[in-house]
Amino acid sequence: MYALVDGNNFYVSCERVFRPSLNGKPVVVLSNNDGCAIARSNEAKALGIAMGAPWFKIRHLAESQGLVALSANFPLYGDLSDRMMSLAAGLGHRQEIYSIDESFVDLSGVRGDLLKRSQTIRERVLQWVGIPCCIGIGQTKTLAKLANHIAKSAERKRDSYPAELAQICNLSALNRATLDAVLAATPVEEVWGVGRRIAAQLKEGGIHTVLDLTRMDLATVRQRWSVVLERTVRELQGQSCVDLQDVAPDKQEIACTRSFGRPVTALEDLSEAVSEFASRAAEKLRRQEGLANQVLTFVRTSPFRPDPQYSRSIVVPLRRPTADSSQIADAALTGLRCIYKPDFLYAKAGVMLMELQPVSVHQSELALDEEPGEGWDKGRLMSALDGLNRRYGRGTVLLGSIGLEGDRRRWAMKQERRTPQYTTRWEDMPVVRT
DNA sequence: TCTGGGGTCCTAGGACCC
DNA sequence: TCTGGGGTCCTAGGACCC
Repeated sequence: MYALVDGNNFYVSCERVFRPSLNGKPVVVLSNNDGCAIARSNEAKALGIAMGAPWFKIRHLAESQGLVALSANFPLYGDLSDRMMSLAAGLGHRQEIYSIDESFVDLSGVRGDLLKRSQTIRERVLQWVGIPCCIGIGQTKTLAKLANHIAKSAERKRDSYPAELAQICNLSALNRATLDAVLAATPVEEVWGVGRRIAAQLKEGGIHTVLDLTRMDLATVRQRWSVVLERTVRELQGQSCVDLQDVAPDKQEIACTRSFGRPVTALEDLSEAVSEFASRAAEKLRRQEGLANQVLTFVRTSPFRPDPQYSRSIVVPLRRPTADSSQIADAALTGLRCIYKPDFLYAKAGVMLMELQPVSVHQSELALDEEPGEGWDKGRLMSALDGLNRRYGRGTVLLGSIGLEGDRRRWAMKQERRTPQYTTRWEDMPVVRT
């Protein structure tokens, strides 16, 4: 059993903590450069403002409807998020922080009345942090997400669902008939994992509601769509397929990208932006104690403008894995010079770090790089190898030739027999210089 | 004039190997 | 040289999430 705790209209609620006068008013929080709305109060939603609506299309509502627009203040939101998360964690034993405003809590082993416990947590978050939140409970993460959607809709829109499901909704506590009615009242695109494209395809096939989707034949889903959607349907049926991730895995890619406030043309200006992106990305990389092997740089014009379009990216390999800002910036700028073309009106650029690895692997490789001799002994080498292989799986790192030819051949033969799927092949092994 | 900034996972197809 | 099966690796692109 899982709970999903989700802050309502999160960025707007954060702003209201410090400006209570905004309560009851239509409010939006705008993205970088005040480009578009990334959070809306209920009142703003009621005005028909869509998620991602460009500011220039809705600014007239400021005068006619008293819409208040605020520039985003991400450090503030991060801080309030931390406080909300630590309170939400009290609901169970394990927590996965899924996004800035949402966390899953594993409810297994939790005794007592789940509804009452949830109410306590909800009130605590409201009183101590000032953020209103909704809690959804279900057999699986997908059902908890769905329950949360129902809890929010029941609170915001009268008559959408039974009023007693507002704010806190435990789907597993409903009887069959009520559950079916609720699922039948929910459009299929509200399901976690069903986006616009798949929703349209499902509807074409006569699948309109969550109840329809829940009753689909698994083999058909897999055949006509994918294993991903099949997993979603299983989860809707109560079979847990997506585990709680209570320790956040290291990122596989780290990006820093921005739209410009106004079009940019000169290589000089782009270079300035790109080196800034590169060093910010490198900072994030160092925070996760990682090293990058490749740097991707991209530039693009605005797809929304009638001007000539240009969009290109390039990957520059690094000579050796690094988290050094200046090396990463050099690579990013090398890439930029390759793809830059004059005269275009560039709207956006970015830097992504790819092929990331933990620092520890690199350090151990450096240890392997040492020449045999003073300070070097086979035991140390082996324990380094063992550590790596324990941590990353057998066969992650193997020895090259340092008078261990016999070992090497035996390993190679074993590798060939096993042809393991996810271990590094012999040819790719870091080899010790002799 | 003005349209976010991050991420993940899966699949298909081609190159290549035994 | 021909034939075929089976496998891996890489890349591009699609779809989704907040």
